[in-house]
Amino acid sequence: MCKPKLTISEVAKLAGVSKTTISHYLNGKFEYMSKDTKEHVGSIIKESGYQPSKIAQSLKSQNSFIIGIIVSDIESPFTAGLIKSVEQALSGSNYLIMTANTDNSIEKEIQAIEAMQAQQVDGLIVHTNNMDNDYLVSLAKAEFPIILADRFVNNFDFDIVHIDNVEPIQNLVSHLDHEGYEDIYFFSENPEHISTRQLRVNAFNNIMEAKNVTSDQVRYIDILDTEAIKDRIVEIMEKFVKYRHKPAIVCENGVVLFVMAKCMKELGLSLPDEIALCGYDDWGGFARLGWADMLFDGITTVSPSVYDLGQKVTNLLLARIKDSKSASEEVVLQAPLIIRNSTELRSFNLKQAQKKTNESLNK
Amino acid sequence: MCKPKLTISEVAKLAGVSKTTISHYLNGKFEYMSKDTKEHVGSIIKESGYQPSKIAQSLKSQNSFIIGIIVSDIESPFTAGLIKSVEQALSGSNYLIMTANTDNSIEKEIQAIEAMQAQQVDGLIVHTNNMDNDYLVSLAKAEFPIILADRFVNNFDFDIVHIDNVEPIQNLVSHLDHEGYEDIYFFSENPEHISTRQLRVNAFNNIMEAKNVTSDQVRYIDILDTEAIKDRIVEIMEKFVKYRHKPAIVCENGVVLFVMAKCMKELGLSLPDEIALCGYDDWGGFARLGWADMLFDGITTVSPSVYDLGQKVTNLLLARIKDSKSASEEVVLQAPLIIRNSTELRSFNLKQAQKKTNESLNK
DNA sequence: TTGAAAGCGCTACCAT
DNA sequence: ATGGTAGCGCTTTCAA
Repeated sequence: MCKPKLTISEVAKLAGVSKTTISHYLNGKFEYMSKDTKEHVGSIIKESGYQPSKIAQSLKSQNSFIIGIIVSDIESPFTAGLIKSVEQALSGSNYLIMTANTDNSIEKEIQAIEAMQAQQVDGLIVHTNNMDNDYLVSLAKAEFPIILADRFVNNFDFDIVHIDNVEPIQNLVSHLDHEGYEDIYFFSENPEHISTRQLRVNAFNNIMEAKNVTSDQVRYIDILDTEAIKDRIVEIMEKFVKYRHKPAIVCENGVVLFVMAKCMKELGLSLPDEIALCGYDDWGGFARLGWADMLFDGITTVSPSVYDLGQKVTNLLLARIKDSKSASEEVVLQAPLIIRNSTELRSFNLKQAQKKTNESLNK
Repeated sequence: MCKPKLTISEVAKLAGVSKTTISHYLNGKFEYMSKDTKEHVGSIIKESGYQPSKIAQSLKSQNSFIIGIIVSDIESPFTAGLIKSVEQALSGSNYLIMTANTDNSIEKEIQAIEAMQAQQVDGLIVHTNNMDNDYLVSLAKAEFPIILADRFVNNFDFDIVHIDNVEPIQNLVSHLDHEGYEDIYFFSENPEHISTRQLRVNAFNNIMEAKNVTSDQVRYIDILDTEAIKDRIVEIMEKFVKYRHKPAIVCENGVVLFVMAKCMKELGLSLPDEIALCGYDDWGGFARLGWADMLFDGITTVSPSVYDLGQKVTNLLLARIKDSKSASEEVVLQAPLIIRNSTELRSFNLKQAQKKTNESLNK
């Protein structure tokens, strides 16, 4: 098929020594050979361009120096950022990354995990699309190194690094309260199977309860069905016309936030005076492609660091690979509130008031 | 470390047959055993949850069923889309994907290629960050299956699938001409080492030459240095004030396009009447997250299908893995022009004229 | 129809 | 300091 790769035996023959010596050399065990042989072997290896087969090494040593990353949608900026930061955290180590995209299908997720397992990956980073995944649980119970990224899996205390699912929502709601919005909604994709969505919806409901809001303020959407989404928004605006409680929308993640912005734009809504929009995730900070501050002159977000997520996940995994026994860890990452135009009703009102004052003065 | 994985010998013992029979079973060679043994072995395998080691299989068969993808920046939507579509094209096959991010460093790229090579990947998809990569050339010369994604590498006729680097620019410029823009610029990142950038700059320069435009209309930018970018834009606007030739900007890729939009927004420019903006790439169509039609009420783009790119690249690679001898192929993907608000000067002028007519009628 | 055994490329134990 | 050799888990040839 291609360049007939050199084997250790051939190199040994070339160098006129035994496989053992070559192996020792490869593994830096120079104390087992004379300075002369060391130099000689070194030059032979360099000249021949010999590269030991990782496969054979893996077979022997029972580890592959491959880390598997299994994500629900590799094209989501959240996920892409995660993979990139894992890459970076791993660069300098000898680990390579194997990725699988599960396309939001639990079957594909299990297949991917099995395939990676068969591939002898040394550990797994999983951004699951289903919190019920017994195969993953059975692996973890067998002490296979697994770290969850952001999303929980039921029935086992996994190691996990995740974005805070409560405080950011509290921050957003307090901010909206303070700005004068009186009718606050929470938009999420179908929360079935996905822990973050459930936890965030719950957090929001708890906050509403504490505020004695009795009506259900949560809306579930299919991000591909923009017509239905616009209907939801129109309903909210109609309610505003009736009761005069200024509405605000909090989004469960960045995709929802983006789609909502799109729909609002298409509806010709004006932010922040007619309605507010804010939510989780401000992607692209890593690549400096953040769009949240470009739409509607800026959309307020809580912005977790995907970079930190990747770093922490990687470090936990490497630690877990080294020591399978220690207690499982849960690391929570904060998501600081970044206030932008889309929710700043007070300063908008202030400006309006000033305008009026100016106009009356000019008369 | 974890569940002591079963080996073929153990399963053979469990089933009371030889390794050979198990192996035959695994490889679907049922003609070598009786119906009884087949069923018996099958049930034993299922019960025990035995999974053959890919590593051992790879060592024996000299292929790994792993495809390596090496990209310059995994977080770029272009790249993320590429990986996802390769994933999809490969799903159903037994191939797994190994990814490496080279962070725009040629050293990291070579390291990644070497590492994957040592890992016995069956083939490589490379989105290179440097058109001079002798290691890649030497691999290809040795008939190792490599397909280039979008970007060329010098000194060898690689298989490649790439977006058209000429016609889309012609289309954009014709469109801008037709809309009445008379001072057309091309903005690109540093084209050193990167074929697409060079080819696109050349294509643009050729078009300008054909139009007898003598001044240099190409601008190179560092996307992180937005201040310098704004200076370039201001220069262009100053020239407009002086000579009254309406300016338009064509961007070499999506990142540049996005950054330019950002800068124009910050400068408070109005599109399409003060200046036009357009360019390559309209990411996120795949995940329905396209932003190009959200900024400035829509930015005109030429929009290649990253999905097609991934599909074609994958198919070429699989073909190449099967047959290393056939002549190398170059597949060119078109990028259809999608006209949006940011360049539609004529309809803008029309609207303005209408407004005036209406006003004078109302008088 | 079944199985013994060689060997893929490497490591590591044990001789020398 | 150096090398012979067993064996990692599998496939495949050959023999029975």
